[in-house]
Amino acid sequence: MITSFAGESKHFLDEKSRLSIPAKYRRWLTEEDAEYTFVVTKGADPCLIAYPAVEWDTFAEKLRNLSQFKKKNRAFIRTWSRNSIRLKCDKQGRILMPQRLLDFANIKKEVVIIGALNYLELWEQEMLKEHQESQIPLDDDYFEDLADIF
Amino acid sequence: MITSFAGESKHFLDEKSRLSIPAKYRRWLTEEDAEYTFVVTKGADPCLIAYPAVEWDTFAEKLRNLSQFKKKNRAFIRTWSRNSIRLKCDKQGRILMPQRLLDFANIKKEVVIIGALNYLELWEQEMLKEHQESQIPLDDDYFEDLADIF
DNA sequence: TATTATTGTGGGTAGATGTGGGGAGAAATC
DNA sequence: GATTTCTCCCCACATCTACCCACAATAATA
Repeated sequence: MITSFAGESKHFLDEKSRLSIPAKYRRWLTEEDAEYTFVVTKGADPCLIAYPAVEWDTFAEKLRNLSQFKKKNRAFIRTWSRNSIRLKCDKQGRILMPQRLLDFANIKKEVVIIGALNYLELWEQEMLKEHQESQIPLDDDYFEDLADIF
Repeated sequence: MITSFAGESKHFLDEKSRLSIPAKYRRWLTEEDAEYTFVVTKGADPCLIAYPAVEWDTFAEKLRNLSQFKKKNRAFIRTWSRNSIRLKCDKQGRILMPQRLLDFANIKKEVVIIGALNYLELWEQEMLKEHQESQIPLDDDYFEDLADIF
């Protein structure tokens, strides 16, 4: 069983657009992926998602089962793939963030890194705040549904 | 089966924000988790909750199965995990408390540690007192409902 | 009560971690 | 092929973490 990511911390992009991945998350990678590689992609919410490469590969494997004969499937796979990029940490544990992705999440210098189970979310602080505030609170129905699972 | 936590005791944060976990609770950890690791998170009440890491991991493992294509699932996972942090006891049995969490529970120096079944509650003394006083007393209806379970 | 063992608290310090920047080599462009 | 841009190594260093040791406080035992 892989230990789940948890926690939140604030980091800074340096002049070269490098982002330091907290050591605790890097360490959890080593068990399954000695390469310290993440796949960073645009999130469904206005943030970036960094999957450990093995997690992303698992997901990609599932996507293969989508039929190529459906136009929407092709569109989804295309969008998903082109927005994903495989990034390896340098010897100091940093990844070099492409400008295109930074722009998407509106990230300038400050980055809030949230450990969310089997992936990391990268947020610009203000975007996160706005997103959380505009979020419709989870209602009783949601938790009723959850209760069916747990 | 893990022995349940029980009891209450008062401890102090030191200058380095370290909190000594009572030996009796630490001991109960060893059975299942030789790492002496807790996951500390914000409570529903204005206190902090410390789960033995194995307890938290079991729940986290279930959460992983929630589909990320549902916005509410993402929101729930985000809120759940950003407030949680994995903390390992040092060789003297202390954990280093992040300021962010201390602020949430209004903890300065004194901490009341309450052992509650499979988790610990960490309270600032005055907050606990206020909370208990403002608490609506448990009524007969509540116990009637409980009777359905026991 | 006296003695011993365990636990809780304080603080110094080596090593780990995060951040910045120079520069060699690779890759892209002209 | 020459020039520019980019990537990633290296080193530097400030900060943080978690070890170690010391010893006080408490509990357990004779």
